[in-house]
Amino acid sequence: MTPETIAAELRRELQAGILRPGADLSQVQLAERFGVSRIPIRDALRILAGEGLVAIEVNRGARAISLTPGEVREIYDLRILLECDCLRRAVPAISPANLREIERVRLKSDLDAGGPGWAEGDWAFHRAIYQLAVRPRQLAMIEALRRTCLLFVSAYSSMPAKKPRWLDDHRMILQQLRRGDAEHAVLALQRHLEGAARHLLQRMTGSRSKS
Amino acid sequence: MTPETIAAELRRELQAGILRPGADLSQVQLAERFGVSRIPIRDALRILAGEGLVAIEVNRGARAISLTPGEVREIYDLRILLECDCLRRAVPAISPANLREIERVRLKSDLDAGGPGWAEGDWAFHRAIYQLAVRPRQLAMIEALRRTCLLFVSAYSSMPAKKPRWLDDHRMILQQLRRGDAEHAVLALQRHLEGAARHLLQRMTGSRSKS
DNA sequence: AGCGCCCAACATGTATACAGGTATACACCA
DNA sequence: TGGTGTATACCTGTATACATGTTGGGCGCT
Repeated sequence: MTPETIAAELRRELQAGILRPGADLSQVQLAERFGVSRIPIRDALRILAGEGLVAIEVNRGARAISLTPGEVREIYDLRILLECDCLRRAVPAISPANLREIERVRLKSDLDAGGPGWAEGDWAFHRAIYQLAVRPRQLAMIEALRRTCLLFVSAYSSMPAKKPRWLDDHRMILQQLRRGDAEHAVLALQRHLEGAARHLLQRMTGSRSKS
Repeated sequence: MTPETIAAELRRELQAGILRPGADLSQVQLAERFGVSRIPIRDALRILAGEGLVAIEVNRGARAISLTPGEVREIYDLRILLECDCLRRAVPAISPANLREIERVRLKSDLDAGGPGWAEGDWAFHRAIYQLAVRPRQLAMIEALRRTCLLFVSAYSSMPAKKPRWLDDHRMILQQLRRGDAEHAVLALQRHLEGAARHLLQRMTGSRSKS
């Protein structure tokens, strides 16, 4: 039970919506639960704070972050900026073998769609493309933003409904990549992300109970 | 001596080049130096790790990050992407009063130029513009990337020489803002950052002694 | 009855002590 | 002489104990 292990478990629960936005993360409770002292728990919370998933207030403990609609909008704008740039840089590096690999990942994510692992499959598809740009820091930043969004996607359990449309978006992006048309691929990706942003924001502003 | 205070001091020393890239940050040494136990030191190091300024390896302690030229190139590309976007979003929100304030900050940074506070003055100018876009997370990301660069700028103490040209760049950007010409302002900013990137990379690849 | 203060219970922050891992230096062997 | 194994010293990781700060409730006052 290292801090990294604990952080990974908490991250999973945050992303799965088990720990809701704003939830208190008591050191003593977590220490009992994981069967360790509070020290590794503190380390784990610091790790998550560094990733932006929890907020630590001095003498007042940690809690899962809670975002306003405005912050969600900003995060999706940042994702559009960073992901489109990453895609644009990836296009020239794509080989036929890469295309086959991306198609393979896409098919696999089709199968996961609707299930609890849909988010991993979706990310696997995007990552398969992005990593061809060879921008490790940019990829890490995208992943961090993505995780932050996922916190709220799960909390509002809004995504399964829109699944088919997303899978179509993926098909469309891949099609443009096959044609080597970077700008149309970027446009397709932008629409893909913009759609997700609008959908989540609608859900958030619709049910005001938690924000 | 809270973890935040300690982290701030270490951050200052990292940015000032007192702690060189790759330098070992021993918990016991820091604990003695700050007159506290290792626990708050660990917290401080975790904070800095979250900001990407130090790297923590399990059972092997923390050290100041060390970047390859390729990573520096990527970071500057990210800065160009994020800062230009921020500037573009800020332009429509600029009022005459804002322009006067930016000019005031610019003049102040002129005076600091060459001294040890030049980095703060430079950042104050950029921030005065960026904050008008009202993108707190984006601004935080830019600041984090900027800090990472600064680590190496200080380590290679390469910037004072180029100072006058940068001040001209600032003048040029402000001039375009006065004309309300977003695209030319963005171009000027892009050239400004690109120049800084090239200059730092030249110094890094030139003196291979430390990397 | 409403408001404010005080105290007690609890949570977090920090120090000390101990356990476990890593690295270096030295001795031994090929 | 070079390489390897081991032992030792140092450093980090964790648990326990104590200090400090926060919060909620009860009591007294207005």
